[in-house]
Amino acid sequence: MAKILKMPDAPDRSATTAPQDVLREDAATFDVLRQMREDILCCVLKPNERLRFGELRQRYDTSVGTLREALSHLVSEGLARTEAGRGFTVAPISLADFLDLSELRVYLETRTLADAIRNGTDTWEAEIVSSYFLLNKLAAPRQDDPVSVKREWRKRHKRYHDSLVATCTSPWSLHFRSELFDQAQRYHWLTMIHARSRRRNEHLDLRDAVLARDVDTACGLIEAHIRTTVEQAASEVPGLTLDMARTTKRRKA
Amino acid sequence: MAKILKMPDAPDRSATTAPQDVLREDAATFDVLRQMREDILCCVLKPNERLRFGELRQRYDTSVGTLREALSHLVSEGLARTEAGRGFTVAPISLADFLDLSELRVYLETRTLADAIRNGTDTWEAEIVSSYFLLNKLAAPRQDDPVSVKREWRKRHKRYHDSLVATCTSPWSLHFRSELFDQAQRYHWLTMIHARSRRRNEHLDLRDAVLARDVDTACGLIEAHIRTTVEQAASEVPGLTLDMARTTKRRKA
DNA sequence: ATACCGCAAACTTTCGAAAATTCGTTTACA
DNA sequence: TGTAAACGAATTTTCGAAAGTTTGCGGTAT
Repeated sequence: MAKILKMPDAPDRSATTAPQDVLREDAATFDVLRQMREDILCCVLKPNERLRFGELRQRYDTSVGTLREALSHLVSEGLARTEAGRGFTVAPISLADFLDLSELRVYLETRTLADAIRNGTDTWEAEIVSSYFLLNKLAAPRQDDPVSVKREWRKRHKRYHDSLVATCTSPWSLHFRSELFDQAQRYHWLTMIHARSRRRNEHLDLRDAVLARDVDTACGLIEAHIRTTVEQAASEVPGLTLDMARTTKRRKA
Repeated sequence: MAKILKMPDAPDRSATTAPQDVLREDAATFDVLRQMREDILCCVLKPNERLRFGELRQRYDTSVGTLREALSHLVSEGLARTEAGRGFTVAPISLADFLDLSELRVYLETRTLADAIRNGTDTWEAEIVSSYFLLNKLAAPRQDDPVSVKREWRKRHKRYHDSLVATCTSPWSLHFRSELFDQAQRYHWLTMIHARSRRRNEHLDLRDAVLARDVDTACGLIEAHIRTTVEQAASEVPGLTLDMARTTKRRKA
């Protein structure tokens, strides 16, 4: 593949410690897509922020065509919006959206998890143990942590939750679950300050219930995991009730 | 997604007298995307077919960049695939896939329909009556019908089913429902020969149950609607059990 | 002061060509 | 005869610039 030979681009390729994680997907386009998704999910690119091609071209060191393709992907994933002839923006967030997507998440997470447990294998269990271990080594990040820490935590958090449902036999359920999980991730940073110790235990309890093949307990835990987070966000994060439309400000001034 | 909001889609731009109603969707890119989606859904572009830029450029009279953007969209909608540096193909179909997506469809269709009925309004009812009327005017197409007939029927069929769930309050549920509905559409052409009269009655029964605000009956009908179709496909369409991988052949020979 | 029109700057959209890569066939060699 | 290297054609991928829109500003008339 080409990108193995290509050293002189891409800002940071070192932080990716996962080896089998990189199974040479698409070329540069896919790299840009992945980076942009990461930046939106970690709120480096904030909700409602205007995505100008000039800035993006500089930030990701690529051409407009490539950017357009990546943005197109993000739009259909629901992470970006585009309108008429006035470019792209990061998808907005709102309490209503969080409530709605969390409701669906409860169904998809429990459905996929139950199926995964029924079809669990030894390698599945091993990956759960492994990914939980890696997640547990990192303390849950706070809002003022550097972006690189957030990125790494997010990656391990996703890998852990993905590992739980990995043996689910329904590709479509897994697909939608993954999209909603990413969406929910954007809201997580807002509640992260209050939820440190509680969250870590939840992940452990969930892991044990899953490894014990206890479908009901596991599904109950993940449901509670989702619902408490959304309730917390509704009550403790005041800004969410508004549609947060004013994050776009002049940066030249 | 924009397409949820759009009740009357279609390329006809003339009859729209309302000024702010038609805020002209994306430009050429969106047109190409819509056309390609239509062609895949109507199986003009067949499953597993290779999508070469040369042919596509000619067919849709546009540039590679625009095509790439549209294809990128289709990939994340699950209607196309792309791999490494060897271009795009139409997404394959298989019985396993149809079973899987139908299972999820049952949940999403009943969920959205129940919610829509509870939140139904007069204009919602009116649109249901109207869209059913239009659908009913067209006989269900057969496999040897010209493409234009298929296209028109597909459009009215989608509009009818969209109208049923239009007042559902969950954007995410509607979004995923719409995607799965499109996916299922691709399989419909295979079972269409056998199911003519039965189908028309089902649509009528469903309409009446919905207008009577009978949630249980309506949900039962739509569930049966989905399940009978998939069972029919499983038993009556022999080709579906295979993965239909050999549609790609030489055309120069 | 306000509303309106038009011009200029900024930005988005579209295109075609250059660069890179894959695929199929031929050719060289054991 | 079989394997592998190599060349050529076909196709994909990437890029930068031209064409087309929107936005913002300033001037003019009401």
